[in-house]
Amino acid sequence: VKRGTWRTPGRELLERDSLEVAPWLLNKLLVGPGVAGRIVEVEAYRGEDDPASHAFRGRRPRNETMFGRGGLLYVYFTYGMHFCANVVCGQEGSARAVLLRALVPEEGAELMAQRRPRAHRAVDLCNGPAKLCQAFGIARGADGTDLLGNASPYRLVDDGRSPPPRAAWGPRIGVSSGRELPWRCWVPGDPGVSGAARNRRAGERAEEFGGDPPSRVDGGPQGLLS
DNA sequence: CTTTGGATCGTCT
DNA sequence: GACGATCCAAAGG
Repeated sequence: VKRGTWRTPGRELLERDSLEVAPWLLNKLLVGPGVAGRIVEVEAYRGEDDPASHAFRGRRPRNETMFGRGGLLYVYFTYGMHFCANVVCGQEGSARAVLLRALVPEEGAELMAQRRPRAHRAVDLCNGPAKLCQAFGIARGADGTDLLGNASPYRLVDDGRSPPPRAAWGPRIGVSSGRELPWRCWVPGDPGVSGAARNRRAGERAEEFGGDPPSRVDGGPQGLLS
């Protein structure tokens, strides 16, 4: 990874719907202090229209960052012990976000391993939404960080590698509502995708969708609540 | 290989 | 009082 070739994406690219931003994020880099990783699996959440989104029941202290401008990092605490990170997108107030589910370490694997002593293989350092936060040291304090700010501790950068020409699509992992929506996408065949995405149930459901992208990106709430 | 249960606490009902 | 956009180790086939 050559820092000289890193570029910060324009804000307008993040001010689009999460279903457009999600596949665009694939193969971009998340950079933190002493660490960097390539994004290989994400999930789109669509704000107040999406029953699985933290924003479904409106604006609250916890999800405040989701309602902010595109390019912010939304960090939330869950299961009493884990943090997960989203890239906020869309227009301010739309509460669109993309959950980062898996990265492939590109820099600082030693530091990541120090933070994740349980990981015995390199691929286990960042192949899960809470794992990658551990590896990057992302916690409460990182919530609201502007990923497009030059001085930010956590940044989103483009090193020139394009997203895959055809992303793979399937159902989101671990949600209880909106299971039928194929809003998770990943780099096809990448060994870095999350463990949960590899289990049989998730695989079978992905088959049902044929790995195709959602047919409608700009549709309204109709169809989402079936 | 797959399945199960424990950890642990903020948020919402 | 229930339940998470999870992870891990242990137990079962």
